[in-house]
Amino acid sequence: MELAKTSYVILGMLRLGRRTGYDIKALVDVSTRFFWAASYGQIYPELKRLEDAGLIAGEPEDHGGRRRRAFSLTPLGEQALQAWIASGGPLHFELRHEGVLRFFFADAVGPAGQVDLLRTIRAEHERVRDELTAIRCGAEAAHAERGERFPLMTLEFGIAYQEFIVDWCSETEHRIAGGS
Amino acid sequence: MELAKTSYVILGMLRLGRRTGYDIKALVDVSTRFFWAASYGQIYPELKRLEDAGLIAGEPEDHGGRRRRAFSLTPLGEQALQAWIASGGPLHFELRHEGVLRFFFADAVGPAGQVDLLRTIRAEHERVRDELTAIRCGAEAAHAERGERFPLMTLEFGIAYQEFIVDWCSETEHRIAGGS
DNA sequence: CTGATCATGTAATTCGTTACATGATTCC
DNA sequence: GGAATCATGTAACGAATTACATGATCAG
Repeated sequence: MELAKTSYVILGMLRLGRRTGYDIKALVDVSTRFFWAASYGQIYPELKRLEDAGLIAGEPEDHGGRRRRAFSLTPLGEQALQAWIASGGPLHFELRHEGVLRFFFADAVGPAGQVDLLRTIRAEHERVRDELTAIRCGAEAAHAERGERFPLMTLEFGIAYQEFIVDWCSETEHRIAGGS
Repeated sequence: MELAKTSYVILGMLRLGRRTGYDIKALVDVSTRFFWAASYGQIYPELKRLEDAGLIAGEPEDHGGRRRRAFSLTPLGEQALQAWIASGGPLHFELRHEGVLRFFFADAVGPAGQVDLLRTIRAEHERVRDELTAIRCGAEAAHAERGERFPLMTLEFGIAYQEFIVDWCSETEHRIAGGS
């Protein structure tokens, strides 16, 4: 039984404790979103499938009088998660970057347009970098409290990744504006 | 009339001269593929749409007795391409990186599995880096012959991008293997 | 003559987002 | 009382890939 990659997002999020679909979506939006997004339209149907497959177990909860279904990993689910992380094989990698695409064709416009484009790209990555930096304190707290190291390391990678692109934009802006 | 991003790949590729759908696909596969992929299933229907919209013009050609339809940009198409490159506004950016996703959840496995994972990620990015490096001479030739600067600059960015991730993997491997 | 490449397309499927519908509860 | 948040889902749509079908020509 082959699982979609997004299933593992759910399994991974449940490993740390009981969560509802809503919780998972909220967690994704402040963590994996930057390299693996997921929407309600995927999460809820996927929860059903994972439950049918016996990888997670859901139980109705009473959370302040509010009805909800929280899920947790079964031993089978934990096993599937670990097997996926440790398994070799090709890793799905996909990038869609409209800024770089425009840049690739930027011979079609003048230097002013080229520099404008780079500034627009840079602004976007600065925004994401700042967004990630804002999340950092939360990740550090989670690290200190529960001992997870990898979410924080991943966040630091993400910040460095955004910074790398920002720096490349700056350098290239100067190169082009400098007439060489 | 809103065009899909992939339409601009076609417009951009046609800007340099007459091309068939087959040509465009081949060009994409050695250039924009790394940040904006496209398949026949998109290209051929899109060529039809762009022709209907008057942005490109297709004429039957006899290329060594082989029947084919080569397209070229109309003034309207050139205009649309330039407007897109220079227009500000948010740029579609999307990354799906299974390696980083696994890494995010790697607290679930032991140090051996963690280092294995990083090595797998690194190997993939080294492979892409080498693939891009192999393309370089072709891009340099195109630069020298036709004066296009941006495809080569984009390629150099791509190589640096892959290298950035490779370096991060190496560092992190050492950090983890070193027990800190 | 045979396999590789050139060349054009379509159909089925997968993956994912967006928008909508619904309703309870909590905070101000 | 009203807005924000919690909570669960589905339907419609869109974007893109994969696989398939077809056939010509070119290089060895």
